[in-house]
Amino acid sequence: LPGRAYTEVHALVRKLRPLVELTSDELDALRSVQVQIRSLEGNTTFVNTGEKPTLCCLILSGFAYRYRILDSGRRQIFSIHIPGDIPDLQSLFIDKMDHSIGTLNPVTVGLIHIEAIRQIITRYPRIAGLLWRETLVDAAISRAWMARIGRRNADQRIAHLLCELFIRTSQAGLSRQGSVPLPITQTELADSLGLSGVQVNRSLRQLRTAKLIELRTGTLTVLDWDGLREVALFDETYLHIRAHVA
Amino acid sequence: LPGRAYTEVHALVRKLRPLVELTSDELDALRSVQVQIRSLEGNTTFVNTGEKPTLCCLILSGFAYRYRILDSGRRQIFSIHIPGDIPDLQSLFIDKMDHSIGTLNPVTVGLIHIEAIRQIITRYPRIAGLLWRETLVDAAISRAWMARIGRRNADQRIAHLLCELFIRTSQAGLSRQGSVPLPITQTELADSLGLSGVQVNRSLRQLRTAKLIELRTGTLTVLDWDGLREVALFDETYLHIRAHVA
DNA sequence: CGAGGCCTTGAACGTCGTCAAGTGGAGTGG
DNA sequence: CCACTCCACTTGACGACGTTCAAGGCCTCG
Repeated sequence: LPGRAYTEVHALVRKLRPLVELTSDELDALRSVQVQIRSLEGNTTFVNTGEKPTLCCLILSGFAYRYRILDSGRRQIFSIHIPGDIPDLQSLFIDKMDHSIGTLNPVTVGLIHIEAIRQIITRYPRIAGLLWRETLVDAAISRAWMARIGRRNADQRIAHLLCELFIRTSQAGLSRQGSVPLPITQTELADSLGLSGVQVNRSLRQLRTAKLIELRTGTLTVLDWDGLREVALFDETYLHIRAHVA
Repeated sequence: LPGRAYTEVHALVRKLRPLVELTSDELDALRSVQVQIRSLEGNTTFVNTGEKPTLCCLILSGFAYRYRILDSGRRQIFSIHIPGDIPDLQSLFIDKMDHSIGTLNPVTVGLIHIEAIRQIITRYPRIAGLLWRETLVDAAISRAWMARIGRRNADQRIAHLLCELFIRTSQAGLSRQGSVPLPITQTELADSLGLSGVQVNRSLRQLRTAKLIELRTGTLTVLDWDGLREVALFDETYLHIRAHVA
């Protein structure tokens, strides 16, 4: 696991900027943070349950996910992360990981020392607020995840998750003509949704034959957004998307 | 809905103190916050989806819960809150509620202006860190909630939730001889666990006849902690409990 | 050309949901 | 003090949705 290049935190700045107008002091502080770039293979766990991380990872490209293997041996996936996300920002204040983080496909991350972030948030309360907000939106997404698993049938669960991922990836600028990258297997979908792999397959077929979506070779194509949204009863309020400030 | 008494934020200070030694400046800041006490009846919603709150509530006594009614009409409960919790701390940085908050039984809350909290966290980064940490532990509990719903059968779900609530209420100093207050109906348990009320009833009977617990008149009694824990495959790491500093 | 993932599909089974009826306890009013 | 009401809890019967088991197909990569 190589990598040693130090660079600016462009991805992070690009994400925070629309929320608040950063002062030049704040920008300088963010840009002076040392970031170590690392390339990870697909289908690899790079943060383990029980660890006490000293680094945080900013996803620069690729998809990651948080999960935990229960004592029963079954896996639950808690969230899926796209470029611009910092899936383990919680390590700032919680020292022991209660879950693991892995990659869905090849991922490049920017590793940042937690201490460096701590210094910045101590000096720049507004940056602290922006990062805090990130963790709160993450929690809101978790609530939607719960409702999905708890109170929806198989078709609705899949449709709802696909709606969310389609919006989030589009928001991150990854969409092209109704298609977004989504390098996820049916087994991973199953472990996200509390279903069996077989059932995910059947429900996907439903959505496919209803001409709502296509999902092949790591790409999700939405053929009928309104139809998909209706199946899922999707309401994106919980994503707390703010219009980009010009 | 009366109430106008202003008082100190004892409950909050008591909770934060074990985590970090607060300076006298920090303590003074916390104690100077104006808190409006309000009494709420049981089974009442006091924060609604879609609102933009200007106040945060610190629970002083009683039990509250976060939930959302889905478009299908079904309810999903996301979390249960006990005295010392601030269930809507997210309002600090997220302006529109994506869920509602209600009471399980009569509750007294301390209402605090969000602006007041914002001023404190801007000036006192360590207090900001403590509150931030609260929201992160809340997120960790949400993840356990997901795994419960997604990858456990009915008996395990109930046992696991009861384990969590028993520990948390005990931690808050509410236990007496193996019993803790738990004023929750079977319907509310069902909406927490993604089950039907009938199934909750059956599974509770299982746990009762196995001599693991009793749950009557708002009180949970754990008769066989190890047995309950074993059914649930419970591991409390995710609660991130820190030993109290003397 | 062979191996290993991942996807696909069928059949049988089981857990849990739905429907329905009845019990019990607390609070209310005659 | 005793009906009466309301609500939570309880239990049985039945059916559905989703799981499990098993087998086969497809694609990619070595």
